Amino acid sequence: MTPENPHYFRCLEALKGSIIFKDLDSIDIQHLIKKMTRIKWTAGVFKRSFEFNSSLHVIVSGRLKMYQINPSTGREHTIYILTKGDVFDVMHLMDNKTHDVYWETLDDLEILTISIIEVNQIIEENPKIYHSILKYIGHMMRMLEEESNDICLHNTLTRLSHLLLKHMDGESHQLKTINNLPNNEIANLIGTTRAVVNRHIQELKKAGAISVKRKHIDIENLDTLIAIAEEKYTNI
Amino acid sequence: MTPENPHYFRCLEALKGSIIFKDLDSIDIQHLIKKMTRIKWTAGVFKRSFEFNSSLHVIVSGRLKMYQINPSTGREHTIYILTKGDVFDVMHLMDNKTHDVYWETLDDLEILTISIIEVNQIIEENPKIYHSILKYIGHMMRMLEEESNDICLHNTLTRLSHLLLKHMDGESHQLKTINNLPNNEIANLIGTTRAVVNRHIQELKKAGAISVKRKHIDIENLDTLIAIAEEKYTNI
DNA sequence: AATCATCTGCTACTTTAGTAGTGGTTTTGT
DNA sequence: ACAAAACCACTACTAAAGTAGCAGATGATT
Repeated sequence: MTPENPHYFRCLEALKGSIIFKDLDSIDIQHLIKKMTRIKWTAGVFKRSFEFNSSLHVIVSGRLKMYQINPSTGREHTIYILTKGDVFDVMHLMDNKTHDVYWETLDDLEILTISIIEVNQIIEENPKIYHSILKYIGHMMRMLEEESNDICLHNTLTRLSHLLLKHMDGESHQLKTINNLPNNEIANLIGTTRAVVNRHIQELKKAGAISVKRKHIDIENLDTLIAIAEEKYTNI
Repeated sequence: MTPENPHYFRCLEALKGSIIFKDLDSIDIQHLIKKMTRIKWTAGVFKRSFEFNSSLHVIVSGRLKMYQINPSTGREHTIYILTKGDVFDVMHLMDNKTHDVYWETLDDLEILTISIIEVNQIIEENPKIYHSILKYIGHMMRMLEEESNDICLHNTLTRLSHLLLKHMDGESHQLKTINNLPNNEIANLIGTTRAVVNRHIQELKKAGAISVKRKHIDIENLDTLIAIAEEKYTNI
């Protein structure tokens, strides 16, 4: 992708905003973006990760769900929802082993692609980028660890509350990333089912913590929500 | 630690066997071990990770449980059981942020310690070590991802069977690492409670998949166990 | 404007997991 | 050798989560 491209600026900005690339020098980023290709995937598209083994992708806009399925029950577990600045599949980059997961676009997705070979070249030339890679992977790994702790140590209502708090914007108190998702997708994020999520949404509503419109949750009383998340709210 | 130390050879061998250091040149390993100090922690000792922020540790012998607690219920979740060649705390090395978890020694533990500052120096001098670090972290991250998928997608019996299979030695069919653990600790590994684990152990016994002595499980019929783990065994 | 597909809220029900407690065995420590 | 502690097997019970299904609301499509 060259500077003449009408999307160049937006793509550059996405790279500069990502944990993994933001510490690179401006010149190095421009060098990187030159080797990348812009691709669009439409919303609702399904992919298998191992078919994209030979390249690395950076999200410029839109959301991508990374998930796993239990083939005998059809149940799904969403591992991550990746957004602007996220890189995939980082697992394959780390140990070069097959990572068999499913991807599904939640919106129209705009990504920058680069071949793994070229990534490795760039890394070799700029070993300092390892530092940012570790930082990024640390971030992802903490999310995984937090999730498994959450599921093991807390019930579904607590987990739902944690999810809402985790995705709440600190200032506007609006939900980011997960707003606009149906109950079903929320369930996949916390390891339960649609009916259970809906049951708890009704409870949170009754407690006055949230209000709900179709595919939209507003946080009405943050203190209540926090109390529920910390298992200190008794009147539920 | 110097070559004169009576434990030198064993420590060297532990480093050479670890994913993270095994690709280093022999000279570099010797350089590394010189800056390390050998420490012993007795079995059953409890530690808080953030008190060891400034150093990195490599296990020479023994097992260390890394876990998290729900303060309001007292329930525990074992994140990893670290053994020979494992490095901790790798999370802090990655992003330099506090990682608040608990540690408990399951055996007498023998570790090599080195200050983070010196680690960073060594890494800077040998950027190729990043490659091994990524490989090691990838390995740990896959375990986390697998665990959270497991918990979300499968019931407790299936998870117990997965645990047994995962820790089974391919040749001897003996359990490694987790043998010698009480039901309680097994429960913490798969996100459930002692009573449930025991119930399922009785089921696996009845199905002929395993036999049990005190703190010791033997796999009697691997095919049965695999069938149960794959949710294809119906007569349970 | 009518149709279709998706999503929510709800009820009734089943299954699974978790809690509590107890007697008895094995191991550990003194 | 004995007492104490840890652990296992088991029962009975409770609570939580999951399943199934449906009516009505909503939004998208044609």
